Amino acid sequence: MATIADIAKEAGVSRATVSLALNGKPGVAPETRRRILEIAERLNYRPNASARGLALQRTQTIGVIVPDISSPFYAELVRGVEQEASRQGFYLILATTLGKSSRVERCFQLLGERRVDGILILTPRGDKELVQRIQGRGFPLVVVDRDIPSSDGVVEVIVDNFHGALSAVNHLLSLGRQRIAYINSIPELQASRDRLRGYKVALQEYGLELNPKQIVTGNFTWEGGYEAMKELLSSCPHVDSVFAASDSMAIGAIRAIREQGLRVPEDIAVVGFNDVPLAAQVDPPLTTVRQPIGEMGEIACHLLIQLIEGKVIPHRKVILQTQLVVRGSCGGGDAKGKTQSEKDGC
Amino acid sequence: MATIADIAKEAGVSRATVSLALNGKPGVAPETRRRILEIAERLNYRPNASARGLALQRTQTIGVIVPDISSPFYAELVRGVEQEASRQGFYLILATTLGKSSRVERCFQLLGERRVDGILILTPRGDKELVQRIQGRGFPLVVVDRDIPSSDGVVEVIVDNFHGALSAVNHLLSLGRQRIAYINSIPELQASRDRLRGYKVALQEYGLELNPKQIVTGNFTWEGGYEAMKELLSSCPHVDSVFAASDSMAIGAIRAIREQGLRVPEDIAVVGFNDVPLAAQVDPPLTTVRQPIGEMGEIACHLLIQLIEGKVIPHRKVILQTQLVVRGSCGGGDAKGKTQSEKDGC
DNA sequence: ATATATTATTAAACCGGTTTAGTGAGATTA
DNA sequence: TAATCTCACTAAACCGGTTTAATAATATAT
Repeated sequence: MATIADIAKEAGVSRATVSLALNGKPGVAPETRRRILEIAERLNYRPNASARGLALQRTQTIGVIVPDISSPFYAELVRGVEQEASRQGFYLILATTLGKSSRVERCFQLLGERRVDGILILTPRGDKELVQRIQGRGFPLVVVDRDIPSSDGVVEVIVDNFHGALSAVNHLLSLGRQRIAYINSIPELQASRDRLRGYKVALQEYGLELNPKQIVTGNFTWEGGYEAMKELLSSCPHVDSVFAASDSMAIGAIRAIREQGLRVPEDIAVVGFNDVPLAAQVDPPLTTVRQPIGEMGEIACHLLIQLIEGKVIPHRKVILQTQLVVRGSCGGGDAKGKTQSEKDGC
Repeated sequence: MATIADIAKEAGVSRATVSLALNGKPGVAPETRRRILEIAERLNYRPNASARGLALQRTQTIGVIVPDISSPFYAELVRGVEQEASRQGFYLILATTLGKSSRVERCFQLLGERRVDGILILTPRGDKELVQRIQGRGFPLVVVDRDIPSSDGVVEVIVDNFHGALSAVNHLLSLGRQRIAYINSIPELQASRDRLRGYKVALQEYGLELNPKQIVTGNFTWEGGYEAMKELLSSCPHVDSVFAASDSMAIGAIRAIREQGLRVPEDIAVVGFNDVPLAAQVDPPLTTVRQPIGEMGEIACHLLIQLIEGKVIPHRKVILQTQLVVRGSCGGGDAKGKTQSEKDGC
């Protein structure tokens, strides 16, 4: 593989001149520059990243800490990150924690060994300690989808769960539904609390009284939604709609509703959260709140690169808005599903 | 950040001695070694990866070329790769092609700049040229899930699609189904052709005649399966079961079957391929052929590291077996779905 | 014609590791 | 006692880039 020395010899100049020429810096005669570029091209020269990293103390690499790359949410997030990174000539190094703190230690190697110029943490957990340790060194850092409210000036990108939930419940209200239940997920997550708050505020603003029995807790899983819905149907048989804090739970809920011989959306309308790919395919297609996951990744990556390059970040906290995706599962009189089958619901 | 020089000064020895001590090499007095290690620990020393990479011409990094990280299949594959890489102290650098050949150029930088010690290509396309260019340089390379049959001695890891399909169709036969249709996916893919071959051979071995009208082509999508099934139902109304080359298509097919007022599995049994997460959640739960995706990634990564370390690879072609996962969608007399609802099917 | 500014180029140091050949002291052998 | 062998350690080169200060050559100003 050709090095700068090879080019220098071939062109009859010094290594310094070659370096200047290749990097487009001033101080090289046009003719010399042309010749060097041509030789580099001919030799198929590629700068050695290790050497450059050593000299520049900069690797053009971003460390991405992610709990589990195989989950659809994080996969999509990483996709967005990769897209932006690639656009700006950065590479990604992956480190998955799998929720184990032992693995977190490995993430430290990422910056300890200075392989990376900055760190992107994608995490639903606070990981307070990790964040502080990195930040303590003045290391460029952006946190995505962190559940704890930050008071520490960490740059973060999050989704507006509150307004997302608000819009979902408002939609149900606009369809004339009034007895709206809520299936909460793990209350420890800030995201869950925000969604719950959105639910409450929507009802309040509409002048409805809150019925505590209409709020049940599942977990994030399919089964959680199924069980929660069964519980709901027995304790509050009159509910006419349900808002679930995740699509999986919403789908579980639909199953429970059907088992009771009730129809979706005619008897009970259902709204989910997340807009996972599955949401469009179930029967009936699920109305849900879409999070701009990929965009979140892109923005986070963009911010991080700004930090790395020493630029000033205007907003240290970016809050992205959700989007209500109306499908068949909560069509009132005017289901907006595309096909006849989707409109029918089962 | 502490360097070797810092440790050397502190310990009153040369940099060479420190390097030897830290790497566990002979030629350092026990007492000296102990002292050096202790100082390194105290200074929280981490070797600079760029410097080491430059000196050793080895980065402990693997380049992963993947079409799209956000697809569940590749996400799971990368998960497996990451797991093994991490276990062996390697890092992953991601490069996504998005199917664009322009992006492939970027992948070349990965090895051109010697950022990586080896390359892992996860691809459903042949990418013949790419593979040859890399291999031509004697660069460590492993190809996963490549669809073209390799005659070129490339190390590859693939799944036995033929036997997978065989087992699926045999299962249907064992349940007494005889009019088995096949929904093929893109015939350009070797995987599709292998699955089709498995279908044909299974019928043949059972002594059944092949009915060309029972073979239709969808694509890999939900809609493809839906349309294909509608076509099938009109041209061969007597089919009692269908094997789809992907879960998505199988799910689309189920929808089409239901719309005709038929039941799954009573009237028509359905088997899919892949075992995507969704498969277990649809109604009825889908019987399908599971590919060991994560394992495939692990093995591929393991092989690559062997190559990197100059070891001899016993098998240049690893073929992994699939596993039939029996769920409700093709229960004959003995559906094995777990819940009552799953057994009922709708 | 001389002083000065500008431009093109380079030598050499540096980044932080690894590695090789060599040095000197102490132990072992003849 | 002298010759030889070990052992612990180090000087210095090297990996392949970047950068700075210095130099030489040329152009411009006085």
